[in-house]
Amino acid sequence: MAQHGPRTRRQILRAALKRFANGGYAATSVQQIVDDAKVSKPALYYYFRDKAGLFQALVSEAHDERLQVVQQAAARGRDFRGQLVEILAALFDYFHQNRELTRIAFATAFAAPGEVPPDLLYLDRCQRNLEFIRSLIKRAQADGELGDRFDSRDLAYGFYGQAHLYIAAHLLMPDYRLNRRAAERIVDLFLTGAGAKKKRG
Amino acid sequence: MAQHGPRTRRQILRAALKRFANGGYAATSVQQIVDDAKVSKPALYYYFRDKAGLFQALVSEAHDERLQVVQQAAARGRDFRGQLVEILAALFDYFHQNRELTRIAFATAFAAPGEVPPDLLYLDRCQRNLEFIRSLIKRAQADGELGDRFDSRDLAYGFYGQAHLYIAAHLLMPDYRLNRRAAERIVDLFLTGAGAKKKRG
DNA sequence: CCATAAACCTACCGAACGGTAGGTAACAAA
DNA sequence: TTTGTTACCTACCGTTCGGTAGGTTTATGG
Repeated sequence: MAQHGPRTRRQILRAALKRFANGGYAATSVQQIVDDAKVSKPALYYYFRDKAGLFQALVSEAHDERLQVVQQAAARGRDFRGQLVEILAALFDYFHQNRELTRIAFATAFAAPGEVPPDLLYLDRCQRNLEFIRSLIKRAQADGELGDRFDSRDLAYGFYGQAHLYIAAHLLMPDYRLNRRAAERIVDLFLTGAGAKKKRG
Repeated sequence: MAQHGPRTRRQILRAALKRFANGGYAATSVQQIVDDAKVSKPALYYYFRDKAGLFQALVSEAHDERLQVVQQAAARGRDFRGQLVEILAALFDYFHQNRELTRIAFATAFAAPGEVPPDLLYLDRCQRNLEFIRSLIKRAQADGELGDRFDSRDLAYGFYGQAHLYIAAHLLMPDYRLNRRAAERIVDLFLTGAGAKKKRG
């Protein structure tokens, strides 16, 4: 039995993904994971240092993958609006195909500090994503594609916030479709505003 | 010792608030809470049916309070923009003064289903808040204060999404100030858009 | 054919968990 | 003075937790 090592590891990761996504970190026991993966507990501890190590392996992978998805999507966009649409559509598609990983990413981002194994990388990686968006915005402002009425930080927050509330809503209400048309609507709302008829001042 | 009942109950709730906010539900033990509150474990089980009951009492209270804050703020606004600014400023102020409750509210909203005691009221109450915002938007559209280029649902999501990302950011980075000026900036960004100079089509 | 290492296994550990049995002190009503 | 109720207490229950000690099987290199 010394040949199917990586397969066992993948089975453990897959079972852990399902359990952590549906039960959270603290409420999921190692026993449940190894039962699902049909391996023994020492098999898990052979591949991962401890429960926290298993979890971190899972989350790190998810964050890196997400950043890659965003960057590749941005590269596909011709102009600024196109970039935003591509990013949003890619994120929607990614999250649609990786619901459980998404669930974990959100849960850890908003979880209480002590709930999840302490790892400063989470915040770093979230901020790196935001900074990437912001850099796109700065460039668009420099190129004149985007006005400079608003600070690039506010704009990045605004866009990213809208995007993630939609994704969160998709988590809570799976029937709400997040496709390319939705992405275009959201980008336009962000770029041109809700459409207020001025009435004050 | 048959007179200071309510005080004990409050002490338990206060200790539970701190613990649940910093450690999450599953990772917080009943023992920690009663130690902090300087009461015995049966005292806790005298006032609350079980651990889940204690948690639900805490969260229900938080959600109701938040809805009240939003509704009162909306009543203060003269026009639509004023309503949005009041709502946002009130939310920022509330969250600033109730960081721990906020932390719990976010964590439960985004938590895995099995992490937190099952209670369908969470989703209901979140949606009720969103529906209230949407009703304001619908009215503004009917009154002509707001264009009808976008669906009221999209607008409600957009506005609420921006608001909550700021609040989430405030949780993660406490030094980022959320005051009335920030509220006005965010509302204007929502209403008039990022300011795209059209370049395509 | 044997030694070594990888890849696990069964069986179990001490600690911590949520929750409770059973008793008690303090006041209220009778 | 008794009785009942409220508001707890100490001590402990059975279960489950994360983690490990120590043995076993399988492939491989010499």
